[in-house]
Amino acid sequence: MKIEDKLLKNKVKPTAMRLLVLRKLMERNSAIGLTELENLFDKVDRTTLYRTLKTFEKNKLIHSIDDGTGMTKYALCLEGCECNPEDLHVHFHCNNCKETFCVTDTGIPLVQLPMNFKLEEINMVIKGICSSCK
Amino acid sequence: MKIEDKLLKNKVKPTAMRLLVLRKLMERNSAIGLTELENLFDKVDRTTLYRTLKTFEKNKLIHSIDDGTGMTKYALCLEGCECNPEDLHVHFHCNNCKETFCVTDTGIPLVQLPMNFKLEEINMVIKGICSSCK
DNA sequence: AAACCGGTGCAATAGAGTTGCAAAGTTTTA
DNA sequence: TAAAACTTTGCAACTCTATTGCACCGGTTT
Ligand SMILES: [Mn+2]
Ligand SMILES: [Mn+2]
Ligand SMILES: [Zn+2]
Ligand SMILES: [Zn+2]
Repeated sequence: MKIEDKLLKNKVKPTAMRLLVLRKLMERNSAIGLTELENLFDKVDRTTLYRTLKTFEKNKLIHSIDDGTGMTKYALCLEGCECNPEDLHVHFHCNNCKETFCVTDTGIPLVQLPMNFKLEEINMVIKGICSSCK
Repeated sequence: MKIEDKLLKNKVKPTAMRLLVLRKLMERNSAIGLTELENLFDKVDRTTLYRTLKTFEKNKLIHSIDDGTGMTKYALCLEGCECNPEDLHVHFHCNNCKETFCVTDTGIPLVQLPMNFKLEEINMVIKGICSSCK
């Protein structure tokens, strides 16, 4: 699918900046943080990138990931993702290359909570060594 | 066990400050953040508390928790905890009262990782409504 | 008594995230 | 087509947590 169409499909007006950012995101197979994204460009404004990511997130183009590094990461949503609980998945953070990946092929396992605790969301991050660093 | 003995057992010199802090931690059933801890006292220095917590953590008296709120929380380790992978457990964060709890009665479930990914640690945080807020 | 040392207090800094505001660009309306 | 209205972008300022440097203090060892 063309990049522009992807934006339109999610009701995001395809500005020049947004096309550039979405392209960068699509070129990756790992999640990316704001500062990292900023460094992929020669000269962009951090705030604009920040707001671009927020817009993408609001429109379910990407989801944010808290991998425990202190920097929020973002990764493309899968086709048709609504960011509902059932779309949640595990994330993997490589302690060597520091990349963070979505592990979408298997869901998050259930956990027995204490009596009268009600689950709403889960964040599960596994750290270790990725296949490229093995 | 007396508070002082608990410190000694973990090779932490029992200063006045440390006794105070450990007492506060033991009075709680939920994890606590630095700023929160600071507010439990009339007048203490934040840095001292910070270093006290770091010392406790290094000596396996407490473990730190990244519950995704942006503030590192700390909770007492169970008797004999060595903070090894097998001591890891799920944490629960209540979206209503904002308290974070250790869920120590059940381990973290296993997850099937992609080929050649090696697991080293896991952080699993469940958010929802706790029993007190139900 | 002097040197030593861990612990404490205060000030300063780092780094990520976020907001306010005005300029620039687009779209809608008259 | 020109004005009005709305959206996007750029810059500066600010918040908040974590962290560090350094001097001081009190107890212990030489
Ligand atoms: Mn993901
Ligand atoms: Mn815990
Ligand atoms: Zn790696
Ligand atoms: Zn609660």
